[in-house]
Amino acid sequence: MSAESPDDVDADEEQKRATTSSPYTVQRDEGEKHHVFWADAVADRVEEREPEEPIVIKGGISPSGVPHLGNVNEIMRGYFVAEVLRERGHEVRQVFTADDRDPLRKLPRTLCDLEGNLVDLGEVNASALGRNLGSPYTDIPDPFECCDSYGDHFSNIIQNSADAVDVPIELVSTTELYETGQLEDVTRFVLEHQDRAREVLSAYQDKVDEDYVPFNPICEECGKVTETVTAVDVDAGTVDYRCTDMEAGDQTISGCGHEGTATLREGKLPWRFEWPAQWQVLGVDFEPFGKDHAEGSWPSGQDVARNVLEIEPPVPMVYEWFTLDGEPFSSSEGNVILVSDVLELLEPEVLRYFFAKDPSKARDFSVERLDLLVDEFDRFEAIYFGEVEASEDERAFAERVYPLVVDEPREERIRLPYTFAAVLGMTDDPDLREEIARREGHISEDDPEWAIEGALARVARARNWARRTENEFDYELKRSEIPDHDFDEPTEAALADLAAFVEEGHGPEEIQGEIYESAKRHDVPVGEFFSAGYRLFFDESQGPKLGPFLSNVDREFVVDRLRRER
RNA sequence: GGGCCGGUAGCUCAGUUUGGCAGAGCGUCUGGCUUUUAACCAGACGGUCGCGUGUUCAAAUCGCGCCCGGCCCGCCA
Repeated sequence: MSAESPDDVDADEEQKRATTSSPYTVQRDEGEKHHVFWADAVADRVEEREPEEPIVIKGGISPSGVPHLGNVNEIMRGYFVAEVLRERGHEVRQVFTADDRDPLRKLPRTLCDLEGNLVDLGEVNASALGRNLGSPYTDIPDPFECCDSYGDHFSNIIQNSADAVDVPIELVSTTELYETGQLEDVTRFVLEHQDRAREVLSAYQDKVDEDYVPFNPICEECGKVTETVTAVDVDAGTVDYRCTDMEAGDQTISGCGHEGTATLREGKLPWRFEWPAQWQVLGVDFEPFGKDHAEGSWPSGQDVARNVLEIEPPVPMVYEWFTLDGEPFSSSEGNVILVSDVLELLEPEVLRYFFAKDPSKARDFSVERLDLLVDEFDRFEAIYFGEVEASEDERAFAERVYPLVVDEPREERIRLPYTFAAVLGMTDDPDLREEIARREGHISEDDPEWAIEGALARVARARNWARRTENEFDYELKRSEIPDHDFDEPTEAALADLAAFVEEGHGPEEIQGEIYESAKRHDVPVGEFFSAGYRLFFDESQGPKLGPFLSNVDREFVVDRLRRER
């Protein structure tokens, strides 16, 4: 480098630019056909590679702990590209690596069971985990004792998440790729070309020196992934190692000092090599990844692929991270939500829609304002069916993307507005929910049964949302038992008036009016009288618009309750 | 400090690749409905498109400089 003239440097730069693909610009490829959907632009790029069938799309994460909604990017982003390519007549495999030979580097403060319930580290056998710091996830016993290993436990949850959003993935265990020898040839190749490997990687990592060996054996004595290789015998397919201390963040995981020999199946490649090795072994044509990889492992990864492994790296795509209610995901801070949690709050298609949006934009997944997202989806859907006015852009996006977001577009479906569904959730009587929805005109006589069922399923979800956020819809009609109350005489008299009025049979607005009238008649401040009503029906001082609500609940109960008789 | 991505109405977001009147939903306000109580309908209000500058007949869109937020530039993944 030092002997080169400036011209040569420029030529080098030129060369590098020509062969280096930016993972950012894929969504809007200059000079190419403009697409309304980013996955179409990515699919163009994949097709340009003239890939062999089946086309392989990969994602992957380290099953290190609670797999939260952010990890779903790895699944859904790839899925949309896979679907677009399938539409175009290609055979596509979507594989997903659980990078489960990675060592446990620090104790997670929070874990979760297979149902997705968060569990504090203190509630499981933490010391057993502590002893396994530095060991591959697949060699650590499952703290919940329900799966074969720690790695399997969290891999299972990832698989469940993919199932829940109805994305077919082939989950591949990286440990298995090593153990079955599928990564053995590429591992040997890397060790055979250690000099090249060092040279390439040293451009990205300062620590890579003469002694660096791109292989980390697992200590046969203590089971930890070690970093000190003392000799390599490529022909025999073994390395000698000494089990030394490993730096992990701010702490040190101590090695046992054992000296031994490991085969190429008994260890792992460092990530910067493992990733490109996976591309080669699995034949990966496209892989999305988070922005943390964009300036680190992606540049080195494509360099390793081309100049060490001599393969063409996959089409890349960066996705922005999103936040949860404005804060970064953090299981230790409790700011975490799992796919299973989200699906208790909204339909899978709404979640799929969220991931169909532009990956280059950082977004907030706001549970507090989940109604906005659901409204947005409902509108998106209505635009697809031509039910509402929309701009050209919105229409084009909906027409292209909606069929990829829902399984089976059905025009007769019914969507209750999310906040209205939350109001219906104030009663747990399914018949009453349906009746109110009918009266309010959301369900009509000739609607098919499946559509009604689907509509009312949202009520349960909106109810969960109200309960989880404790928002203004979090009221529960106290039907079985009358709440404690203490009213003065004028209030009781006004309630008696109101009961008599309701008994006569009146509409929602009339009842609303009578609430004012009866309060005035007995000199009860209107606000206080409303509070009395909310106390009787919800055991709260506030609540939904009372007249319409009461008019929709069965009359006998309302009258009896106003008279404090049940 | 260097590289990269993002910044559009109170909130959530389209629009930027290909320059052509600044958009939607939600919220707010007003009215529909005599009098604070949240579901429905109609209307209105709401913007230095992060800031500055250049190019252009014309800039949210293109160039340059800057500000703010995030990621990377140690290790690990």
